[in-house]
Amino acid sequence: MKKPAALAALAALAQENRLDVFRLLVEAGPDGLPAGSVAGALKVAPNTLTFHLDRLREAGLVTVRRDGRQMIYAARFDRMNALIGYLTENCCQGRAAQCAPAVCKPSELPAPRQKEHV
Amino acid sequence: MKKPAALAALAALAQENRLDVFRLLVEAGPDGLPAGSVAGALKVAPNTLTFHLDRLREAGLVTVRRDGRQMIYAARFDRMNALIGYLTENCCQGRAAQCAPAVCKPSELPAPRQKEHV
DNA sequence: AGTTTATTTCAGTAGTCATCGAAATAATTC
DNA sequence: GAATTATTTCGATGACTACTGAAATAAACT
Repeated sequence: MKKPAALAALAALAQENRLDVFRLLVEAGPDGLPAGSVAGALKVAPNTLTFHLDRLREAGLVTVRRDGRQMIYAARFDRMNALIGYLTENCCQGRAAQCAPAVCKPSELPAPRQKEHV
Repeated sequence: MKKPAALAALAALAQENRLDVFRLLVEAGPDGLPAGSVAGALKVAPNTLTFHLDRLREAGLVTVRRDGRQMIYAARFDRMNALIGYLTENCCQGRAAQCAPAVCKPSELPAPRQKEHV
């Protein structure tokens, strides 16, 4: 990931509504959620939500697809991890003792079923 | 990490100069760098740099200590990792197959801890 | 076709932010 | 104690951002 992309992603996440939206989509997983569900869950006006989803999409953090009259948004985990990679690049000059990361840590995963994305 | 802290950290990083500064300090490791070295490396006016360092500090992402007439700034790796943890919390509802992280290659992983809610 | 549901577009506005120049504070050296 | 070096504070300015309300598009249902 290059600087402009990282900067765009950070700027997209640096806003309460968008951070909430992104985290909700991160929890929802690759299948995503329709815009209306997001608006309902977070109590954001639909036009305001569109504004924020648009910014998340432009920043590369979410994808959209249409399903009937619903627009389904999903988090882009590859981009999320690329951002994390950018932040921690060359961490501590390679001596990573200080930089214990904690990312997406499942103790045990039952049966990871695949799902097509984007 | 709670939402306001995560939001503050993201807002702090969502600016080109500050992102550059933070990454420079991440590379520099726990010993940090004097403000002047940062200003020189990134070619930022000293007063502008103070402004940005101040914001990084208020966001909890860097520490300062005085050494003679120099002010030494260092990245706070605990906070960086807490932010990453916040972003990836409950990732994919536990099915973390899609969320392969790439962070600072740890030798041993810490015990997973319980999340807090907003 | 007309109605309902789902989401987006547009225009206006108030608030926040980054940068600059000049001056001030703090510690060191002569 | 005066000069020098390192960093910070202050005040002003132009630019960007999020939110609101009203209208518009898109698909489904009658």
